[in-house]
Amino acid sequence: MGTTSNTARGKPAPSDVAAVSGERPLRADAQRNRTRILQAAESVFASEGIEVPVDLIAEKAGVGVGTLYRHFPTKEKLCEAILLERLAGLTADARALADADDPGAAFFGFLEHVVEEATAKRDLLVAVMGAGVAFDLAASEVKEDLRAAVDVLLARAMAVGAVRPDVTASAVMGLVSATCHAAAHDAAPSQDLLGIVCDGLRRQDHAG
Amino acid sequence: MGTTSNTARGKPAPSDVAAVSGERPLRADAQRNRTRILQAAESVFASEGIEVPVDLIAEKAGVGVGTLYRHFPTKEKLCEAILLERLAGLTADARALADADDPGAAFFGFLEHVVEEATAKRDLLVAVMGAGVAFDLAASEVKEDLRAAVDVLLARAMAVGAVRPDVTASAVMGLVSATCHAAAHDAAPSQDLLGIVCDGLRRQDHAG
DNA sequence: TGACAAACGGAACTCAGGCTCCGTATAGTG
DNA sequence: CACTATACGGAGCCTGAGTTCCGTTTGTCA
Repeated sequence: MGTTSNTARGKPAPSDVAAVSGERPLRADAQRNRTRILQAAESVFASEGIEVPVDLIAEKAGVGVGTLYRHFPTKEKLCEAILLERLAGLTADARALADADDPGAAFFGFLEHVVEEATAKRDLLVAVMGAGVAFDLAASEVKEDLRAAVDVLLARAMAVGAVRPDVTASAVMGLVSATCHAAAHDAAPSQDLLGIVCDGLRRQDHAG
Repeated sequence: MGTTSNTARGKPAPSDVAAVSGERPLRADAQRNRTRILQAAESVFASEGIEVPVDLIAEKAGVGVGTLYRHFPTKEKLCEAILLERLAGLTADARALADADDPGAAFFGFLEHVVEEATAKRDLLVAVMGAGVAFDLAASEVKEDLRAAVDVLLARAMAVGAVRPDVTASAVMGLVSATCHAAAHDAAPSQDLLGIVCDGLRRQDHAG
């Protein structure tokens, strides 16, 4: 899913935004290092959690800590950068589905997509969607964008009766985040958990 | 709910177990301090999260750090003590419902109970049921007991068709834990989220 | 009440992890 | 090729949190 949106994501240039928004053009090696750091951080955070020492990230990226800190003045900023990127990606994916033929499929498909993403890259998404940490500051706007995009999918899915009428986008995001969280630990395969949650989200026409 | 089980929990003497299992009878003030520490820790952990410095707990308990560490040789051990107590309490609650008249109500009522408990005492339960941290060691046995107790409720609820037949106790625990987690952050009221999850757990006889 | 073991308090130690500083290396330019 | 601004590396500083130590206090028992 989300083919259209892939332009907004992917490995090619995770630092596009920063590079463009920055004033001067950044020396070639600096640009390269920045990218390396982002990729390393993403990978390490994903496999070890946000707790890992910054030194490890620098090492994995093949740069010194000094370099890392020149690009991202704070560990928190580094996390933020990655998170924002990822959230933006999801938002794009959601928007790409906004006028899909089957609103129900679009909605549930998106949820599945999110869970897949988050399962692959443990912690991160979960942390944000659950608003776990303190990135709320800068992330809030982006997060709000995502919520809005989800809201569109949700509204359309409701309109065709694919989703019960009494849920909010926040609740959906919370549940999805929760699913990832549970799956990330042990519990059960994320697909199973999500399946249950999705059934709960559908129009409830069960007897009692 | 769980009135019968209340004997196994409650404020009166959170340190009973340890006091009994210990060899010598513990001097009166020591016993009192131990209790104070446990209560303080429970309260502080609940409101601030497990991250709080040990000093804070000692302060809130009105004892020195030294005293705290004499009773619990490690912060981790302190957490464990609280968690074990709480899990044991939940297990007792679950067992008390094992022969309830209405298995479906018992099962869903229990889930609601867990969410209430966890919402009140943020983080803690969530951390364990999700197996979040590293308490797995000592907690695993108790956790397994809980799982087993939940399994009984689940099996009975399935038997009467109140719950779909393809869920595991682990999945249930994961979902409940995750729901608490999501509710603890922002998302939506825990009751709303749990409601959705529970609908997902019910026999799914919806059309498509 | 006196004596002693048990328990206390909290200053200080240890260690880990975030972050800074500055001497060195190098991309970019004429 | 030389020259300079830009960027790099990583030793080391600093803070904060967990834990220990030891002189003082206190419960307990005769």
